[in-house]
Amino acid sequence: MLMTVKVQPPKTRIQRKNTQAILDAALEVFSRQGFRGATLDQIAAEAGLSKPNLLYYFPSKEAIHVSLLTELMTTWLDPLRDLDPDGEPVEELMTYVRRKLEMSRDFPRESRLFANEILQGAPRMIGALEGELRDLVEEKSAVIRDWIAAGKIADLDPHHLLFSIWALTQHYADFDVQVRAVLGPGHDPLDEAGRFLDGLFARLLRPE
Amino acid sequence: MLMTVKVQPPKTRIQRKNTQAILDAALEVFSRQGFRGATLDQIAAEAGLSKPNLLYYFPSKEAIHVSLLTELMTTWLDPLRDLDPDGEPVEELMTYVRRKLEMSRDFPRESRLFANEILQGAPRMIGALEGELRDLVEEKSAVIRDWIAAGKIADLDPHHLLFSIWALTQHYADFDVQVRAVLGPGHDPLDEAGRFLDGLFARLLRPE
DNA sequence: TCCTGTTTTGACCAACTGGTCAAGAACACG
DNA sequence: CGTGTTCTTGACCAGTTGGTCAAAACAGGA
Repeated sequence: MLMTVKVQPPKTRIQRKNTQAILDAALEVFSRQGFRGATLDQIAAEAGLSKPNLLYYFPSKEAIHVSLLTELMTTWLDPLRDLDPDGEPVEELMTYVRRKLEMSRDFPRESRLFANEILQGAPRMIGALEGELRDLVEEKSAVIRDWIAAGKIADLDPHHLLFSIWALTQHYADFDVQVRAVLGPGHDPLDEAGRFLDGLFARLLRPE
Repeated sequence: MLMTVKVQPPKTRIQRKNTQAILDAALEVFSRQGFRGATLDQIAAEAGLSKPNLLYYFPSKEAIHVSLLTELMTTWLDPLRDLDPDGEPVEELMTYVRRKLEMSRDFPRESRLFANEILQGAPRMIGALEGELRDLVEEKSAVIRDWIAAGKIADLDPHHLLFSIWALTQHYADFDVQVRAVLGPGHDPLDEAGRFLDGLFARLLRPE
């Protein structure tokens, strides 16, 4: 039997526009409400589409969520992937910190989406965490360990050094509301954080 | 007109037991699902009570949530309140870090409840953040600034130093799943974090 | 213009949600 | 042991939720 299989449906202009609007709206809603707290009606309203129309483009609420998480996982790790074993160690790590903080500034919704998923026990991401992420961390930890052995940076456990970078940078996206409430008006939290973390890691990484 | 007003209803043994069971169950559910994602049925099941019975002890779902947040706000800030202006600066701050990390170890659900609330934009907490929390931070920031001026600790912006402590310690409760996925089995994340953060802050706070 | 495939939607559904209520069960205490 | 109070529950309700479907509206190429 001969079949014409649409392996990769050639997206029309209209399809691209609408799937993009849906994903953007879903990011907005999921990142604030979490998966269970978000509703298709909210997403549809945010996207400017009707609910049945959403479900013309995605088979289910879960499919939208998974789509966002998958896309996120791909781009989220780019800065770490780019950590160059042959670069200047301190500069490489400082660049990593800076890029992570830029992501908190430019993509806070993505950061919150991720945080929400982890807080809920990562039901839809645990595989990627134990696979992709773990492998990448293992690889880069080895690089960091080499740098330490070579006396290029201070002796800090690579895993927890990475956790620290994640915690410190993502905090400014995930806890943005708290940071702003504490600082009060007239502050640019992410600008201040940039200078603060620069100083912090410069001092921390320097070998004694 | 004479009225017998129950200002503070004298809680019976049964009332104490059940309200406690409800709050405990609600903490479990809210901390994972967030306010919108949690359901009274889940909480009731977790508490081993029927849904109407929950609503005999609390007037609404929101009342349970508010009750948890209020209680949390009181105890959550204790370690910071105890920061003693007359103590030895480095030791005071190291103690603060240690106590915060202990709270991540002993009360991870409370930490996640808080994180969930902030992620959602802190709709029920923004007042406390801009009031209580802000005041306390302002007070302790002044103390830290004095310590810096006296050359007792390194020159670090007090606000962002506090943010760093919060980020680094709470990360181990809120992102527990991720931390464990990355480390793999055979690790005690919070024990390792204790040693790591001890070294990190010891080096960081030491005046140059 | 017509025709075929794509896109959109109103009406609908079953399951779930927070919450009510009246009546019964368990309790405390004279 | 009787009786007033506290506690518990099954049945119920209106609104919401994720999802379906058939039919209508809309492309856009021939």
